[in-house]
Amino acid sequence: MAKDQKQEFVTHITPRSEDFSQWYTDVIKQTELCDYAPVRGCMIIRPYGYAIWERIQAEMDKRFKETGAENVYFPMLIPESLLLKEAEHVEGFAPEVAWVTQGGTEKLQERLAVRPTSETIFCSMYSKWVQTWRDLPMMYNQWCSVMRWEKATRPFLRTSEFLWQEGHTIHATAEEAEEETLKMLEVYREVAEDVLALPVYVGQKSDKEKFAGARATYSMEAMMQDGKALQAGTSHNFGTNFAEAFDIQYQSKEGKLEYVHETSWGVSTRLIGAIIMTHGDERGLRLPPKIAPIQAVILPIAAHKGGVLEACGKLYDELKAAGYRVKLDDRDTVSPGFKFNDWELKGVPVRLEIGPRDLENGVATVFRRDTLEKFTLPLEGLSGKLGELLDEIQKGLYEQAKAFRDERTVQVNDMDELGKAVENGFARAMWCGNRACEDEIKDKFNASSRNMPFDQEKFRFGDKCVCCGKKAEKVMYFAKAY
RNA sequence: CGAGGUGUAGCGCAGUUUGGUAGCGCGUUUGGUUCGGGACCAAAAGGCCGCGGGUUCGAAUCCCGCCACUUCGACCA
Repeated sequence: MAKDQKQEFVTHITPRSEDFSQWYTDVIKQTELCDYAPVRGCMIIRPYGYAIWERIQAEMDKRFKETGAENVYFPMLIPESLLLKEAEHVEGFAPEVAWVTQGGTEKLQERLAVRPTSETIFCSMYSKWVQTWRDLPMMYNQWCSVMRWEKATRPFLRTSEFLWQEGHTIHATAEEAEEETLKMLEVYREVAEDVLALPVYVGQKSDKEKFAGARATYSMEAMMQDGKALQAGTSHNFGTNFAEAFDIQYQSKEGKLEYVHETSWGVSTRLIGAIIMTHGDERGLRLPPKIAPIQAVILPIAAHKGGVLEACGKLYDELKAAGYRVKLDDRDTVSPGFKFNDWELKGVPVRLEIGPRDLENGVATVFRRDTLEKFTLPLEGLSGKLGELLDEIQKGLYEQAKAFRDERTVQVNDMDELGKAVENGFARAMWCGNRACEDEIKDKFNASSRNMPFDQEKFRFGDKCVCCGKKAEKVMYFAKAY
């Protein structure tokens, strides 16, 4: 079956093993996911990149709605007075807020913040909309962009403006709010692992790392191929912090005035960065089939020869009708070899070649982007086989990423071990719960606490803090982070 | 924000040390031959040399300032 196993490829990407940062930059430019904008720190998301985002949106949005959330849209400008209402929140975001101070030729009486996040403006409206316990819960989500004046930016990972979704919900009780917070984190985990093939650690953030104004923050953390952590999504429980600041009260069944309990949760285009840095290899992107804008590309070989294009067209129609996202690359301006490299760079999971030789045998030559294997499959019944193949690739990418992460997650007992572990990946450590130890680990190794697994008992392996040696309260993951 | 690096044709770069007609490869256009791992031949088009000052008869090249990108830190949900 297997014939031409030659694996020549041509690339203009900096080798991943040589310089991971440069590799990342090269990949996003050359795959045309995005380009730099004329504004500092901003990027333009190009069609191929945006198509991935649309796939992520579709998968997320569907699940949000299943939980009862509804989509809304709030303005991007927030009056300064609103932003100032919750003290911790202001303190957290003030350094990176962009301001509008002028409208047309008039200087504004009150300056307007370009939203860095929308808790405050949601709260201002919730306080108007909520009267009674019957109004609760309110579960709204918006897809929008936000702006944070970051000092150092990187495409998809940290840009001044980025696309995301922010869910904001209010509930009658603390229990409901906590349940919502964890439920949405679980939605994120499911999409990350089952759709994006990103293995993640879910857990609770330390007080030091939690969101400005939150009572509790939960996150999912993914490991990139350089061993660094990427916070891939967060879900926050605010308790009544914002409700008190914004006076969001409702009358309970008992007739008493009560503050609502609030949550917010968000994921961003950073997920695209996570996909690139988790699955990419020396040849470029490797996209999980479930979010690949193109799941299979059909390449005619010697297209001018009789029957080749016709066969390709027929296969295209068949696969398209079966619901696959498929592309027929019938460009006659570039050679097949060029196309091989091009689609591998772009990470298309499956390539189907049809040439005169294949036609004689009634087969297509199939190439798997994940394993780089090349083999043939009968044209008859190919549609069904393709589905199985895509499933296998989806699973394979996840398993490979998970094996990588697990291998580089090390249980550590002292600071020396921790220091070594975070050079390579994640350290799982016992921690006393004190900020001082987090700070010391940050100072010594430039590693931060990522999160604490939910099922603590399952992971406990001692009772001494990795840093100070005092009684340990928690199991915590530490890593260098993006 | 700190330290380094880079900015010259769409992309990748040489030229800057030692000032003197702006170059190379790839890509693009036209025509032809090709087509199973980045094809070949021929002809052609394409430049505010990042931006602004200065020195000079003359600046891509020297000096000053700024901007952007990039790497490593700091900062950052």
